[in-house]
Amino acid sequence: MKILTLHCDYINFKPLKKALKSIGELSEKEKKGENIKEVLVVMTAVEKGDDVKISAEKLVENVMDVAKQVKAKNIVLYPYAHLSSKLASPDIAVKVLENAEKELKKNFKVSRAPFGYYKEFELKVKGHPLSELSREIVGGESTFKRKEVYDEKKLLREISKTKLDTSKLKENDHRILGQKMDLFSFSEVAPGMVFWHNNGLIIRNELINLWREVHRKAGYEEISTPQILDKRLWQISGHWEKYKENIFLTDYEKRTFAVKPMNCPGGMLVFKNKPKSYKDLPLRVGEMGIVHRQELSGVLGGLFRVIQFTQDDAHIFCTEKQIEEEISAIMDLIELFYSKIFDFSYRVELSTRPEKRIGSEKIWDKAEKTLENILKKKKMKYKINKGDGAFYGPKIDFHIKDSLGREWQCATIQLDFAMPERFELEYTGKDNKKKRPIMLHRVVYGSLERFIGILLEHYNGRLPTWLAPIQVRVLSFTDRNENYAKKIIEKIGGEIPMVRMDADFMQTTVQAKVKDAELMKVPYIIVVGDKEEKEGKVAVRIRGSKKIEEMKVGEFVERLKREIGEKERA
RNA sequence: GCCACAGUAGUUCAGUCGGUAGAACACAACAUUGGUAAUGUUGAGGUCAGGAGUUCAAUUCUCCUCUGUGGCUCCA
Repeated sequence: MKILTLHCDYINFKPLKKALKSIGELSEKEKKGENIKEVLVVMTAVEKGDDVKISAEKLVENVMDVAKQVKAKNIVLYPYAHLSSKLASPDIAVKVLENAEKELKKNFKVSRAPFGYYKEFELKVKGHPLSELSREIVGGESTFKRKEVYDEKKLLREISKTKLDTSKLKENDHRILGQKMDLFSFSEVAPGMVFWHNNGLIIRNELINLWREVHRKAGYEEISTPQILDKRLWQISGHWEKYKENIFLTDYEKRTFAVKPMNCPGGMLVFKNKPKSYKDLPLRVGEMGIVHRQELSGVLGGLFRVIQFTQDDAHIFCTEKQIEEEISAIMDLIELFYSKIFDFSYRVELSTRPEKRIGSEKIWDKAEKTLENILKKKKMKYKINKGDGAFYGPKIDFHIKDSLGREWQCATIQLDFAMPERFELEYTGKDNKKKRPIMLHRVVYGSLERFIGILLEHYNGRLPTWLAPIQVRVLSFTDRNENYAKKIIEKIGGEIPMVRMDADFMQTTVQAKVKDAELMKVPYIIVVGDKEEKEGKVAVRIRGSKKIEEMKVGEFVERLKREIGEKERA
């Protein structure tokens, strides 16, 4: 908590209007206010993390100390929220003041100004050296090094289950699908951070696999950089100044580290690790980077907006002449993923210089112009989003519509002249002179979390077979058919090693088992009974349709193989 | 962060005008051996999100906190 003690000739104060609605009404006497002479006024602001008992004790200690020095006999405890920007909740603050008042009353005449009211006040400070003192009383239990007392069982109860309020959600909301299909969950102890379950992680991994395949072909390398990095690195990059409020901090041996909110600084260090030649450019370096950003709590929502997310990031270091070709290639990649593979329609925006930025106006002019030229040359339809660029450069953003018609920024291409400057990146040119590369930041999925959320709603959970967590489920009609079913599973598994198959041999009706499989949105439900066993066939139920096709196992394998292999839509 | 709303079993929900709770599904056991979206019986499951207050008594009333949802603002 913070306090300001004022040794005064007098103070007059009077409550006017309630400032907090949770505060109770005042008595008639309190409403009149007070007028006290020869008084030590203690302005107080109780802060978050302050312990009720300890803070009150410390407050009393400090007030006694000052009062003794200035020989004050009257004390006014005056709640003054303006001393702090991280206030404690009102009930805690009131308790601290009440406790302190009780204790101080043993030695002084004490008044307490009403809490939670706007008050007018007038005072005259004496002006001697000790008449104005401010003190900061640090915190709760931990800072006083008292032994931390806690009860694990009690704490466990405090961690309540995260209940989803589904009242305003649609049936195909990714949060509902995520629960029904056992894809992911959230917990109170990690707000805005995803717990991926097996089924959800399969989707995530499949997206990464596809991404790797495509990017390798497109000439990308892949790296991975540390999760926390020294503060100094972020001061160099400019994040410390322009992005500080979003960064999580942590300490290690008296050094401050930032949990990375972006991947670029790490990528810079890899670039700088070894001298580069013009022959290395364009250098395309990808990274599936997990980043953390402190977001305002009210903006979090399912997978669409989280605190921890995975960016399919890449940084391209190139010469000025290569910019156009590189950006054009990235736009083609985005088109491949969005239109050809997933059937999304998207909208393009050009985001220009924001208020908080690094780099000269001249550089910004050039960068914005470059992007605009490329968009025009490619004949892309786009909107200008003024002031929405990254702090290091302008960007081209790609927005996908979700099932409710809301738009989410996913892919982005950012042109950056500033960061290479700050990190003094260089390569040796043909003429043996050192040159500065230009950098492109880009993502295609944007955030895997957000992308998966949109994907789930887009397909209403019925993901294409190559993405489906369970691709085939084999059901037996009776216990008699279990062995044959197992053989089928073995056979399909032998033909398609990475196929995701499971079985339901429960002793219930076929209808019940089919229903379960349909609810899990399994693309192929194979049913085997006596008839199939005799004919050496399988009965295949194709997701969504009630049609059942009888076929030989080999035929089914071919069909499945084809479908898993062909990710691009026909 | 701000405004509004929500939190009861693994899930979906009912309920208590204040006297510590119930259904369905899921789960387990047993019976049943079935033909493409729910077989039957029995059983186990809850400090009613957490904390404080009022009260003889709080899941229920009041306040605070946390998380979630919708919107604002911000972003991938």
